[in-house]
Amino acid sequence: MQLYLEKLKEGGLKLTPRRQAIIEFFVDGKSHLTPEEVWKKLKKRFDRCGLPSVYRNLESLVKCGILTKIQQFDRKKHYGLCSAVHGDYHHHHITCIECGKVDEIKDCAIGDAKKIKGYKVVSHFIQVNGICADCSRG
Amino acid sequence: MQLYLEKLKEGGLKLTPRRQAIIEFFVDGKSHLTPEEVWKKLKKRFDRCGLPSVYRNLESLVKCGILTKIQQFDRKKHYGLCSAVHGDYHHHHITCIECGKVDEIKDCAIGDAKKIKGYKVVSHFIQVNGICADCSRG
DNA sequence: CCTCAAATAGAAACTATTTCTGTTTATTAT
DNA sequence: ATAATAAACAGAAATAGTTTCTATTTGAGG
Ligand SMILES: [Mn+2]
Ligand SMILES: [Mn+2]
Ligand SMILES: [Zn+2]
Ligand SMILES: [Zn+2]
Repeated sequence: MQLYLEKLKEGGLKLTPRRQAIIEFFVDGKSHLTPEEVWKKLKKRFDRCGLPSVYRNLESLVKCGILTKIQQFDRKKHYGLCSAVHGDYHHHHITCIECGKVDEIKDCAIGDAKKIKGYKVVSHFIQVNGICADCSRG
Repeated sequence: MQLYLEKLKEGGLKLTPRRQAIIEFFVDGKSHLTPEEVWKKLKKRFDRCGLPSVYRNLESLVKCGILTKIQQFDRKKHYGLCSAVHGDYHHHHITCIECGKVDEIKDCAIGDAKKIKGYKVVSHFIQVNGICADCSRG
């Protein structure tokens, strides 16, 4: 948690009880969560808490590098703990479609390619969906 | 257009005026479009036309292989002409963030990898955003 | 032509997200 | 400790994109 505190401070963000709880959800759960899922968990701990705050907090936590957005094919936003918090490196994610666990893919084919097919590459996105070893055994 | 007719028939879909127009938008425009953008163009040609039909048609055209979904980071759906219509092969897309043009990336790092990091790979998604040669020139 | 499944418009519902306003809270400086 | 200040917050309302529903129309095949 110390590490996250530093990241927050770096980003000029306060450590609030809600924020701390949100970070814990991701650290403990080891899976990605939607804003609504975070909200449901949060409501168990706090009498009053608003969904807009959850949205704001998740975005803040992405900005300061604690969380990462995970693009899925539904219309919801998904967030996961970005282990690049342990040192910043370029990576993408693989997600288990059964249990929602998120792992990292460290080698990326696009990598730091400056040009592809005559295009100046600005950004890229890779998402792999699969079934993790645990769920395969199950 | 003959090619598209065949694809439609294969998929058990009728050739309707609206469908034909939609295909033309993509063939002529050479860029990806959102349902709303398609709708706006369609309304210029047809007095009466409904947005739900546009959504339905775009999905139908994906199913029969004429269009492909292009995932962007906004909340809208994006569709583009899938040139794999000229023969089915695995590919992804690169999009120009200036003009919206879509090109194909034929070699894919994930390709037919069956396993990554212990995960049984089910699906994957790659999207590259850049600035095309034309737009780079200014 | 006739038939019938497929396609359609338009209205209404829905869902996820964002904006707004006034209040509360955590940090920092006294 | 206490005060000042900027950030975080709840709750209500608004928005945007998409989907569902129902009754009507249309195109393809016989
Ligand atoms: Mn990560
Ligand atoms: Mn394609
Ligand atoms: Zn799993
Ligand atoms: Zn371009």
